[in-house]
Amino acid sequence: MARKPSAQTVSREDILKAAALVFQQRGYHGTTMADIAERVGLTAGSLYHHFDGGKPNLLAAVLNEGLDVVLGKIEQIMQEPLTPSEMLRRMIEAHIVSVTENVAAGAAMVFESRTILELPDAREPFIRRRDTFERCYREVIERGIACEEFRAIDVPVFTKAMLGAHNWVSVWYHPAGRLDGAQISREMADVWLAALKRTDVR
Amino acid sequence: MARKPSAQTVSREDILKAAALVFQQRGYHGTTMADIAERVGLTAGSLYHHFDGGKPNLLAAVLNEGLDVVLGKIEQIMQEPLTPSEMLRRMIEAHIVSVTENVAAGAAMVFESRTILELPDAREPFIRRRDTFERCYREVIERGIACEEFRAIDVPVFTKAMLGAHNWVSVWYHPAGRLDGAQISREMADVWLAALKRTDVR
DNA sequence: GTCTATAAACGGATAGAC
DNA sequence: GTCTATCCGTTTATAGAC
Repeated sequence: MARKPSAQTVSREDILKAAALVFQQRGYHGTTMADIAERVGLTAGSLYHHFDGGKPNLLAAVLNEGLDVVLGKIEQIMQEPLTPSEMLRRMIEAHIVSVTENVAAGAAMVFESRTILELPDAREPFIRRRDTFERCYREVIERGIACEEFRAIDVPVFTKAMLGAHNWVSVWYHPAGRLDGAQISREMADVWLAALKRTDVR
Repeated sequence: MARKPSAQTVSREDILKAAALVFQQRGYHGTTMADIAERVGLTAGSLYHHFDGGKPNLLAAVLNEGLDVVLGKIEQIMQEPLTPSEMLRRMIEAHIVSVTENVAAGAAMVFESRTILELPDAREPFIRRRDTFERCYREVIERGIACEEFRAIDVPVFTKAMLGAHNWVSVWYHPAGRLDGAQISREMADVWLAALKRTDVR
């Protein structure tokens, strides 16, 4: 399963991983094609042989394919027969574990979403994914309120609070830290579910 | 009180406001000195006459002086005789209202903290402020747990969750939106305090 | 105090040798 | 498939005219 550090051929995934990592460290505009190429053992010129569309396309691929991974998990969870509490907990875990498993892509999501919104061709596909993602969170909260499992908090603010807290994990998470992704997701889920708990029931 | 749109002289504050705004829109590396100069009605060359240290110093000033505003409020609140719940609520309000009153500086805090950490001269002073800020939040939570006003949640994770959610406000807040800063801070504070509420007391 | 001109460096992308 | 060389536009920062 383990591959040689220096494989003969550079795969698309190698390039996206390298791009995400350098975007995380220096930001999109602070990153040069030479930085990314170096990470996969190439020069800038050679990189264009393996990936079309240049730097803008590289950012779009990192963000969209990163979002698709989380979206796939979340849309599946939403079709399972779960209570809103259970469903929310599973979604939070899927989200945060995805972030901690691929911190570079998560950080790019946080720091470069603004950048991709200014790239005309990449803008719309990204917005579609991002809005779908937020809508999933929002819908679970609304279901929970509707069936009176959750308190009637302000749904938009609560959803943004969750998104902010979860996205921020990619900023402070370190693989060698005290907690892993699953543990962090449990702590976070406990917080949100405690905040959503009804107190007016006898 | 209202000043002419085009004052004869450009103040330091005018420049910092302009820089924060353009950093928010295009990011530090995506911003040119000409962008900032244009916003205050100058050319790039003229800007250097009013502000020393170039673009790196401009970023440091925006972030540090923005943080100092919030830090000033928060350190004052921490010296008042308040219960942890009241103190936390006041801190959240100070933080979020500061963000909504100066969204550009808030967004720069979110998006460019990574950038400033790579500028050797600006790094340490910024880290000091940022850590002080986080320590204030942490300390209030710890006090509340110690006096058994709050549940014993995981303090580091809870603190990071709050920071993420509050910082993220600068990303989604719009002045023309449904809620103003004070209202958002109330909703947020309600969420955190509900999550911190003890349930084991009879 | 503001401008224009310009120096010097850098970055994205391509062409063509090997 | 990878490299080097290069084109061309852009950017920071400075110098000097007005």
